[in-house]
Amino acid sequence: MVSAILRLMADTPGPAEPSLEEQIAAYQREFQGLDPQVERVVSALSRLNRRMNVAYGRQTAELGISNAEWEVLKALVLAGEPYRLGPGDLARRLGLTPAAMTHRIDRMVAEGLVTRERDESNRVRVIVGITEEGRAKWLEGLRMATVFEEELLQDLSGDERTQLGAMLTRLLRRVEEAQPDAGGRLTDLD
Amino acid sequence: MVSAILRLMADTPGPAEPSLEEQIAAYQREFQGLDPQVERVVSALSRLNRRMNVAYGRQTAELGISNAEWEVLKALVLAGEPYRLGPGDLARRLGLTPAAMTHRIDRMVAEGLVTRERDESNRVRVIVGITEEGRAKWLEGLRMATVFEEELLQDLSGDERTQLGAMLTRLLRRVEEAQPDAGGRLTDLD
DNA sequence: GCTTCGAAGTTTAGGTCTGAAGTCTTCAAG
DNA sequence: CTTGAAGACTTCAGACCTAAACTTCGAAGC
Repeated sequence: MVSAILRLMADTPGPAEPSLEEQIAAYQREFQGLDPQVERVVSALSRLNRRMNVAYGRQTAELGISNAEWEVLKALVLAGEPYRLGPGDLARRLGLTPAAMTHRIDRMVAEGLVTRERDESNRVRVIVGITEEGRAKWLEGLRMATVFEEELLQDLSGDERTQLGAMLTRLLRRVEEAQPDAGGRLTDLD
Repeated sequence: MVSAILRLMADTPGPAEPSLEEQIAAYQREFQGLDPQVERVVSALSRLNRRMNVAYGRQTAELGISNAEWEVLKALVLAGEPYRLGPGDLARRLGLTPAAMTHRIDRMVAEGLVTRERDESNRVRVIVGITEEGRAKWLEGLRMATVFEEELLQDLSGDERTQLGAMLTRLLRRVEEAQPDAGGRLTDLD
């Protein structure tokens, strides 16, 4: 209860986001029967993700592109040879609507990151390919990301990293079973 | 009449999102020198978060509100007595701009989830409070979330949950040090 | 060959967010 | 007083997304 007194006395400081532990304490106060163990895992996951996306956003901004655009480049590269996909396929991989994909491709073509052409053998289809510049920006973004990610995990030993990866994979498998439909209408990096 | 046969033939193996392991393999192929251990942790984190947000979104949709609105209710409840905050404070806690907060509060007032009044002692300030209905929806949303979260973690033993929480907390601390400024311009739950 | 259906993209209308430019209130100094 | 500066919120313009209507092409049935 010291904090209450201190807070009364130091009333002016800018009210920031509560810390993870403060938030868990508040949850306990407002809702008995909440497992703090579970809450810590879930809230930490969410906060971590927010911070990671902020970091990625700053990095891609240095390249003059957005996270969203980097995601498109990544999907094209990871698709492998010949590094071309249709808008519909891209939309499914990124978890957004075909309409959004159309707009995004518009912008990226204008910026010289990708190309758009009609499929000659089936003129309804469109093919999106990556340009040299797009590929270069993808690579540079990836380089920056790996530096950040290594820094993020630097406190964890090799064994711990393995354990963490295994546990997260288990959780992921469980939600994927519960959500067989391609869930993912949210902008996010991975 | 023919629909049964048509459905059997209509295989439509629509190209979906690559699995986590496929993605890691593709990364290795396109960029030597990437640590698969690190990549697995980071990608699993991101995918998990996406799935969790989809799940939360479905739950809040059942209540007739959005994730974003539920977040506001949560911030008000977790603030504690008297469950009132200014728009600026709310915006800082949720990680969005004051402009967005104004709009969000507009909608929520119209829906009867929160109240908005001017502070009599300082007429520049505005005070947002939670209504009975808002509080009820927060509680119901939390109940649904805890069921989902318990299900998500059901494969992990108590020890594993503790370990996982501890490791994630360590990662979080590290990014928070690297990003001392309140990072968080992204919609997300926690 | 024509017609109809379905698939792939695009267009349009509307919602929510950001960043920048107001508006209004308070406070301190002249 | 009154004037200027700072703070809190709102308004405005622009970006990007979703849902739904539309356009076009290709394929199957008659």
